Amino acid sequence: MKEKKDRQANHSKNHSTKKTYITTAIPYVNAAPHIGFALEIIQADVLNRYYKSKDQDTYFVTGTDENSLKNVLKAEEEGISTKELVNKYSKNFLELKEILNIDYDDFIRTTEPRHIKNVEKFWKACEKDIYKKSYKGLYCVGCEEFKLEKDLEEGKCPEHLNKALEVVEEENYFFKLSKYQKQLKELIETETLKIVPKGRKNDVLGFIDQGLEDFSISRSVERAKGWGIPVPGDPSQIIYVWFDALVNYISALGYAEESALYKDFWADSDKILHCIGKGITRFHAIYWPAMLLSAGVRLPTHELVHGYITADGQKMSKSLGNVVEPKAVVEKYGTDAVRYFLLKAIPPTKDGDFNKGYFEEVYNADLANGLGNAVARVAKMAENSGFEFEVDTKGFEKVWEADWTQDLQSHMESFRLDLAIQEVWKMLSQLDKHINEHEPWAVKDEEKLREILDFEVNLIRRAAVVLKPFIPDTSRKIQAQFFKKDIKAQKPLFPRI
RNA sequence: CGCGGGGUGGAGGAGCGGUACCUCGUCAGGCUCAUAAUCUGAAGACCCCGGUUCGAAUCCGGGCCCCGCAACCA
Repeated sequence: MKEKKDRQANHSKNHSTKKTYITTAIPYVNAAPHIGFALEIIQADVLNRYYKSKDQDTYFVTGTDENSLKNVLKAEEEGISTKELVNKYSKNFLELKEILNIDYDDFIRTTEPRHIKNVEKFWKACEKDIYKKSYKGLYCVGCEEFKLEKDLEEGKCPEHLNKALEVVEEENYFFKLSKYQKQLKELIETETLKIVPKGRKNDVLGFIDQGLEDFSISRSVERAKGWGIPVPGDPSQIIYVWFDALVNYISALGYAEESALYKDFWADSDKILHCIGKGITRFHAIYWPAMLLSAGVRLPTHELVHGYITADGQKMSKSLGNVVEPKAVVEKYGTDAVRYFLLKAIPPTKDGDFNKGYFEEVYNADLANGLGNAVARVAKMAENSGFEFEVDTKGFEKVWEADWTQDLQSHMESFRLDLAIQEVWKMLSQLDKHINEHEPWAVKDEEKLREILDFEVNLIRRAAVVLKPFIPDTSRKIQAQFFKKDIKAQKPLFPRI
């Protein structure tokens, strides 16, 4: 808390620095963290660390979405209160910070009073576009949700064939999404709100062209089982979980009290980046911007949409029991190995596959034989030489102004984290080639050897510095080993498996 | 005619109008600083049928086959 106040004070003083705000989606807590969410939070973390390393002022927020009906059902299953359940399960997400080494600034839970206060203010700010309407539909008691005709099998819910559907009619609040159709289309077309990749942008535009309908933003207390944030002024209605959840992005900054943090990182921010998965693009590229337009709040600037990860080529699902959990994978292979795999082997905005064989292939090829081995061989030769290697810290302070980082940076600008990493491995490949061609072990001439080793040591130092956003712990280890005069061989960074 | 992504050497992926690239695997050779590592070289590929073009993996039309999504699911 104290730290946060310091940050606030710090931020408001420093107006010339570029401000960047980064968020992840906030997952439901009723299931264990998914490897797909690990991908998302790692992508966000890398971008955050990268911007920070360029001396930008950043703020990075993640959290959990806890007002879902699913939590009520799960709690009933476990025989505990919903409150107890969300407290218990949100810990699984909180601990990702350590497991994945995520450097976020705040973690927001939608059951926190500070969030609720923000949602209430935001709802009121949208009030001119909110109206009451009666909604009639087929309700499945088993799923606890309305079904559409086209989802039915012989007039019944495919998942609960033994239960008859009820015709339920109730009054809900609706949001005038239709009103913002034209404006949204223009904002997205002109990339005032930039959706990455292009394919996702086109999807959204196509959806808008089909015509936007107003959507329900509340449900009855009965249907919500009393769980969630009540509609201001109407305790018989609970705010629809998505309307509430999206507001987290500004409630974490203090929208309600118009804090300095909110001004810096939202109202006057240079860049607002939402990292999300493809399944929730519509909420972030259509509903959320429309809600912000209605409330008179500025819009985010970027939506970075990642794809989905399959397991052994199949969609991960609970029923198949093939869901990969980040915690288990990290326990087996280590944090940086998992970060590396997700960043390099999964294209940032496309679907990718996660399987043991592929993971271990990438691990051995890139981390053990590639980076780890290169570090080991240069360290050993440096040690054998008995030379002292001057540390030129100045040369590394302005690393992002150097020619050799330009390709990497342009890939970071287009969010191609995989290609950015590849640039580092190109350097390592040059290094291996350089060693084989110059055969330092056979060089008798001290001056010549000195020249060769200086070059090689420097390449390792460069790699270590630019790898920091991607695999921070490994970068730290290499820097500890190489940013000193007497470089000594050490244990392998990534033992072969 | 619901929407979208995709079919590239043995495997997994890039490329998306002009000598087809990367990783793993295979074969031959080199080196020994290194984690049986690393370097050099070799064999081997653009789903099918038409079309546009001087030229197509890349664009257009048709076909076959996979895989997602179809408003609340990372």
